[in-house]
Amino acid sequence: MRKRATAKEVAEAAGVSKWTVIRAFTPGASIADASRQKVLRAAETLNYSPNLLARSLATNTTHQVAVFVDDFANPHKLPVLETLTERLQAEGLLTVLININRHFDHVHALINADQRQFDAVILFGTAFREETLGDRRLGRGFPPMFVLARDSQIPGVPAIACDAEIALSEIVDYLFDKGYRRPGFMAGARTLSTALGRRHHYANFWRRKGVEGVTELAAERYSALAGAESARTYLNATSPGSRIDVLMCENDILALGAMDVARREFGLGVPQDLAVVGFDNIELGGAPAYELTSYEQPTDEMINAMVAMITGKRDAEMVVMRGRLVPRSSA
Amino acid sequence: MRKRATAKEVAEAAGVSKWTVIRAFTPGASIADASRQKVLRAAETLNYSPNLLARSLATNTTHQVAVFVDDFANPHKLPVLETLTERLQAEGLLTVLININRHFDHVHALINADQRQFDAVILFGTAFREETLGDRRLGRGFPPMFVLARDSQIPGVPAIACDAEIALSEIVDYLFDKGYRRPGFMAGARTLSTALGRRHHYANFWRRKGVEGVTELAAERYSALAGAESARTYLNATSPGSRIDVLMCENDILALGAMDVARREFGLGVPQDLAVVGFDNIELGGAPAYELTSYEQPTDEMINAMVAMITGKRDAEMVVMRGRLVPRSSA
DNA sequence: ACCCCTATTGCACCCGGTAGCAAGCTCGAC
DNA sequence: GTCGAGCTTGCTACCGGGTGCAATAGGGGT
Repeated sequence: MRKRATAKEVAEAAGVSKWTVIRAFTPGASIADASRQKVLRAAETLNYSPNLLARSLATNTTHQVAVFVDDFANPHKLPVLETLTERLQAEGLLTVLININRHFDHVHALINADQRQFDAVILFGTAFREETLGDRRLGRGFPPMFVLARDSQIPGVPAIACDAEIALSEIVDYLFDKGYRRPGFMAGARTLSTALGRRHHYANFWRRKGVEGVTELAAERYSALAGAESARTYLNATSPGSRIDVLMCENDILALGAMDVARREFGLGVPQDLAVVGFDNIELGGAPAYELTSYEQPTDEMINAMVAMITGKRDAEMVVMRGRLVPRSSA
Repeated sequence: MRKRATAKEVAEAAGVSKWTVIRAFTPGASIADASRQKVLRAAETLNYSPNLLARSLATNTTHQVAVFVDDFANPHKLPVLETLTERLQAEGLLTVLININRHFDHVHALINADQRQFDAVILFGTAFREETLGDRRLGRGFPPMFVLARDSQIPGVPAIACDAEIALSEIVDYLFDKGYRRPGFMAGARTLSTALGRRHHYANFWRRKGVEGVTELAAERYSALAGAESARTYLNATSPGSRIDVLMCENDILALGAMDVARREFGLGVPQDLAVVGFDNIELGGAPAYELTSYEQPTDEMINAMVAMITGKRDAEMVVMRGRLVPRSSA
């Protein structure tokens, strides 16, 4: 397996210096048309194209952005990743997808991101403890970080998220108008839950409506199975008369799991016996089999804003955007 | 924003040469314990860690692997990406997720992968024309390519896939035993369809059972909506008596869309009036609302095999693995 | 005290580009 | 024919580390 051709080789073939070769590949560089043609012909036959690694080293920009993800169970990630990669690629940036798990935690990944000189690091809805980002090994020269789709108050780490307060206010208004009065809330993994702030606002807005005490269900993880398990536990432990009449789940995946259990295992009608609401508006929730009422984050706008910050077209600062309630028959 | 510390700076701080610093960070290098300690202490205070970009340039390995994906509508991609990133990271390799779309096609992405010196390129179920990979600009020094989860006969580009022939034979056996005799097949995007070979084998095995003529439905893309649309068109165009009794869809997503339409819009019972089979065994298919009969690819084994090839622990060669039928109530 | 062996350290050169300066060349104006 | 402006081109220095060899130092044996 032969190695790639280098600028020097092309230079020899074209009978010019390597700097002239490089100019031929630098848009806007000062080079005579004749020599550019000569170089391009030589490059063509030698099959040359510039080595971006070397360029990155010299220019100190890699045009690569790291995206941390720790929750692959939520199908919502996929369309967002699609938009994100597409928008980044449109700006000439590639996406390095980093799986945060117990073998490869945030600190590990951040140090790696630092060593690889990524142009930016995006924490896409990952559950991290705030101290982590304060690690003293980060700092000077560390790539700018952004938190996408969750809240974060860390100075210097702007969060781009959906306004949870408005969202929950809209949801509670909607549910209250529909006549529900015994609300429940299913939260996922504890660390992230607080960061999302959904539970907090949910309880608050019910209180303002004069409804005290939101019943809390807890799911181990953010997955349909965990949602199902949590709902099963709750329904088994309560008698039909004493149950909540509407269950808001921290995301759609939990909601779908809960809905399946309510309908199939307990024979409950949705929404007559138990209404269900989710969050994220995943494609599946809209399927006729579920018709899940949900709340859609303005992911495209969020991504656009963040990419603009990464490319420097916009000042990096915290942004909260307004989402949209998607009422369907489940509540 | 100060720049990162370099080996030279650490060297000055520790009173040694930069090569000694580098040795302190090179496992197995010949260095006295005393100087290593000195260096590590200096590195600690200066907050130094090696620049992997520079290292990559010098060693000619980036420890980055590109993964091409062009179909973000299929939720099946997500768990596979999870496993893939995790396995690669366990080997010290990061994953560059490249979104192949009409603004950024295979050729574009391949040239980019070449310029960035990735250690390998994985075409994860993407629809490409074989000629593309024969582009003469690729070749010498180009990172090794692998095709994951689809078939490919390109010399030098090993495919790691599920054995479609065995899979379809198992599926047809199962359906035949269940008594179905009027099979239909819904294919997705034309380019990929042929590569998957599912339609071909499906028709073949029915023929061997003495059943000629598989009714073909075509979906525009691989998405639930496209599957729904295709099923709707077919059901509208046929009278109840003349319809197929089992519909095999090229993947689960199409199947779920088709199932929704059959049940909700045409009031058909599944499987009584129309049985449905998918492929991939996505999590949602197992939900009580669908109970979709499907076929599971041995994705973990496929990934393990591929990663072993990438790391050189195993010879790169085409591999087909046997999957597993997952019978549920939809057929 | 001397010699030799080996662990350790320093060095020149290289990876493949980029930046900015200065020399060389071309061409038009006078 | 001469001169200077401006376009071209080459060169030095540098990005931050890696490789292989040569030089040095320390220790053991005698």
